[in-house]
Amino acid sequence: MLNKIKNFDVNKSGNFYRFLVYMIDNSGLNSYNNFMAKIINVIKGTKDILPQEVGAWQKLEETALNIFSKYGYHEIRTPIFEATELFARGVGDTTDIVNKEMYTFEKSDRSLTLRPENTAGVVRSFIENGMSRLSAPVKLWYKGPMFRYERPQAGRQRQFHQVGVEMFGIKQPAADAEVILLAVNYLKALGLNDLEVEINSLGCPTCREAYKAKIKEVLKPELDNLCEDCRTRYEKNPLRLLDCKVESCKEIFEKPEIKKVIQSDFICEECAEHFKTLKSYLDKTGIKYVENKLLVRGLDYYNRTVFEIKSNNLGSQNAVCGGGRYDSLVKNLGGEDTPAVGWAMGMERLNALLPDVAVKKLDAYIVSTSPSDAFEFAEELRAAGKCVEFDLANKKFTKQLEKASKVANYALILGEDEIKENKVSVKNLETSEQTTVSRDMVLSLI
RNA sequence: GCGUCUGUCGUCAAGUGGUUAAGACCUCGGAUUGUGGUUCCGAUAUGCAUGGGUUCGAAUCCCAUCAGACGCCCCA
Repeated sequence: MLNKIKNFDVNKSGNFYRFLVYMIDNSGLNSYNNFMAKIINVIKGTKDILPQEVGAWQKLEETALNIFSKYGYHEIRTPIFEATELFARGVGDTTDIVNKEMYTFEKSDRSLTLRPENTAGVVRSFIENGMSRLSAPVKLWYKGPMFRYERPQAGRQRQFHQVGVEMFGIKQPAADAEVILLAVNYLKALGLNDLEVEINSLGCPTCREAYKAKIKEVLKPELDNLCEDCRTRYEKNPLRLLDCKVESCKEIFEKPEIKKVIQSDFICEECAEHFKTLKSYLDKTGIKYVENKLLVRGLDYYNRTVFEIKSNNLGSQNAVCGGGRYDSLVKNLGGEDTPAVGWAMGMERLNALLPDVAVKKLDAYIVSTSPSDAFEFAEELRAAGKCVEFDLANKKFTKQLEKASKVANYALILGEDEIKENKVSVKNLETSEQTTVSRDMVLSLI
């Protein structure tokens, strides 16, 4: 008895109190059977994907395989956790993702981290498996769960899923264009047409440094008037200053002398040429886009092209896709100098834009009083490719038929009369039409 | 990490200080021993997230904790 009690968490005194009340009320020792064990809930920021929702997910995954294959991309599956250092070096240690959002744990003197994104993992695999020796471009795609310790809200969870592509080995803007085209066509294939593509160029490290310096210079006198976040950004990543939403900061950025610097075309000739060519390719393929000079991505590894795809039908987390070029990441992680470009989409956000997919009905439900005959017949139909179920609990005929009408297109009645004559009554549950045929005819009817 | 709002059955909910906590859907059983999807009947919360407080009396008021939703930050 005491052992049984010990199995429950008596510290949650609500349940324990209820248990005591039961003991007193019934003044018996058998009543612990009525005591419900404590329920364990899903972890904050995680979700079950239930059978009625999973159809949309399957569609996302099937469409990904379908579309990406057409462009020659191959799926890669990397581990869900990696060395912490990979993300610190890959994603960048000035980012929020690395600084405060990683699920990190120690095991055997190693620091490991649940992946907050998958570009770093794919790059690690690219290097480790010597893919730089493969004929460029190397085109990879992935899908799977990612983990970030953030406050959950609409379109944001702690475990969420991304589908993404990475292309290695091509420095020409055609790679950027293909990757963007791929994103747009994937979204189109999902039936999502009214999304907005925003692009920008961050320039190369050289021209960006000059730009950063200019911004810092022109903002220096205003430093005290900026919000706290902006003052940190001023030091850490001045480019991020630009999309601040605080009114007082916006006003400062509107001042003519500051606006002039922000909007100046700071990128060097080569970068400008790259960006221009990219735009010409996008124009050629008919992709509509808007240039957004304030578009800066939160991961440190991007250079030149960055882009986002946004929807107006989501909450405040409205970006479904984000990506760009990261020419120095492979080298920074110890590989050969290899240009690369890619993007990731948030599958939960895509899902929010997709209509529900109905749960598929069975082809047939066998209604029978003889489980052994039903087993045999069901296996026969399943072997022929049909989806078939039957009652496993010896329920009454009417109950079986009721169940059939809920879950299947056809009821296959295999009663005593039918079994004797080796026949089956096939009932169309939509039209109520019923015919009795020999067993081998059934497949041609359902 | 900060802010706002919300927690009543598996789900959606009524109830805003008074005794046995409406109703609907779902589920299960029956009407119906071989004909469902319509109909009718019945069953299902010793309790209102949890703990404490105020009160003769609390789902209802107060406090704390926990959880959820949304927003900020950030990102997909």
